[in-house]
Amino acid sequence: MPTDHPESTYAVLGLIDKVPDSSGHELAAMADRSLAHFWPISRTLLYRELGRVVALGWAESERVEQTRVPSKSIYRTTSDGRRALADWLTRPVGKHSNFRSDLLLRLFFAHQMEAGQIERMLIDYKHALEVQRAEFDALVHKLSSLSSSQARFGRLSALHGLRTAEARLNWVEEAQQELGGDS
Amino acid sequence: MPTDHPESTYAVLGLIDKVPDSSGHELAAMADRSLAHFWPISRTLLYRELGRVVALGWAESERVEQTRVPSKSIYRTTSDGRRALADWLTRPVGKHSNFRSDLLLRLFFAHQMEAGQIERMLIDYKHALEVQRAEFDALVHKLSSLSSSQARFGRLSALHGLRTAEARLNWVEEAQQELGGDS
DNA sequence: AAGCCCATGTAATGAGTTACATGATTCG
DNA sequence: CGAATCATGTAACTCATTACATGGGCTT
Repeated sequence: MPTDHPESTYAVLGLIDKVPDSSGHELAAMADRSLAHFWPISRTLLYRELGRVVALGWAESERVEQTRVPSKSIYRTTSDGRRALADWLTRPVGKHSNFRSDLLLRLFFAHQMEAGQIERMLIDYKHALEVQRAEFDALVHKLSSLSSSQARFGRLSALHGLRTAEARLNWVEEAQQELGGDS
Repeated sequence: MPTDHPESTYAVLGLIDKVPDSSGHELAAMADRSLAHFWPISRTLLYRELGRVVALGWAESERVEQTRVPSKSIYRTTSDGRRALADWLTRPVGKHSNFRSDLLLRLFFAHQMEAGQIERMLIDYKHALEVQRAEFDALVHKLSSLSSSQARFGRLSALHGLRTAEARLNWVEEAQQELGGDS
C-alpha cells in the first residue's frame, strides 16, 4: 500500500501542502530558501515531481492566466495526497545518511600528497564550513524570533546544520594540529 | 587534460594503488572496512570501475589461477594511473557536501505529526547515531595504536565521523528539550 | 543438507544533474 | 539597450542501486 516513491516526491508534495496555490516557480523559490540545506531540489527535478504528484492524484493543478507576466499553474494537495504525506511521515526512516565526502576521500589517499597541499585542502574545507556556519547561524536567529510551529522545525533543521558545521570546524583544528606537528 | 571522471573511479584507483595485486573481491572487502564510511562503493560499482580504470590504461590486471577457490584477476596501477591519481589529489575539491537527510526532510514537515511520532523519529535517529559513534570511536582507537602514515589519515577520517556523530547527538538532546517542553 | 566464502559479473531501472529553449515584461 | 524576473519545461546523460546468475569448495 505505501507504494514506493523517491523522497523528493514527498518533499515536493510536502511543499505544495505547506504553501498551497503556489506555482512551480514560487515553490522552487521556497525550496531554495529552506529545503535546499538538507534536501536540494533542482528546478528540473521540481517540475518533474510536480507532474508526478498530479499524475498520482496527490495534487491537482489549476491554470491561472496572467497578463503582465506569463500564466502559471498552481497546485493544491488532494485528500489522497494529504493521506500519502501523513503516511510517509510516520513510515520509519530508511537509511540514515548516504554520506559521501570528496574531502575525506582525498584525505584517505593523502599519504601521496605534500604537506602543503593537504593544508591547502583543509583550509578550503574550513572556509566552506565557515560560510555554512554563518548561513545556519543567521537562519537559526531569524527563525528564533518567529514563533510559529512551522518556524520551530525550520529552526531545528538549521540548528542541526549549525552544530554539524561547528563540530567539523573543530575537527579541522584538530587535523591541522596533528598534521602541523611534523614533516 | 584532467579529463572528467566520477570520484568513484579515483576511489577505486586509489585503492588499487594502496593495496596492489589485490583482486576485486579483496578490494571490495577493504573498501567495506575503510572507505565505506565516507564513500560507499557497492560491489557492482567496484567491478565497473575496475573495468574502467583498466580501459583507461590506469591499471593493468593479471589473471591468477587458483585451484581450491575460483581463479581471480589482480590489479596494479600503471605509471599513467599514478599520475592521474596524483593529479586528482591536487585538483581543488568541487562541491563540499551533497548533504541529504531523510530525517531533516521529515522534520521539516513535522508540524503535521503528533508529538509522540516526532519523539519516536528522534529516538531512532539517536540510536543510529550512537551506533555510528561507537563504530568511529573504535576505529579511532584502533588506528591510534598503529602509527603508519596510512593509519594517520584513516584515523583523521574516522575522527571526522566521530565529531560529527557527537555533535548530532547533542543536537538530538537540544531538539528533545525544545519539543518536550510543551503540548 | 544447509549455508557461507570465494569470485565476477549482467540486466534493468531510476534518481538527479547539466545544458538548452522560449518569450514577454519591467527596471536601471 | 541590457539585465533580471516570471514561468515552464525538454533532451541527454550518467552515476549508482537492486535484483539476479553462477558454481565449486569448505564448514557445521
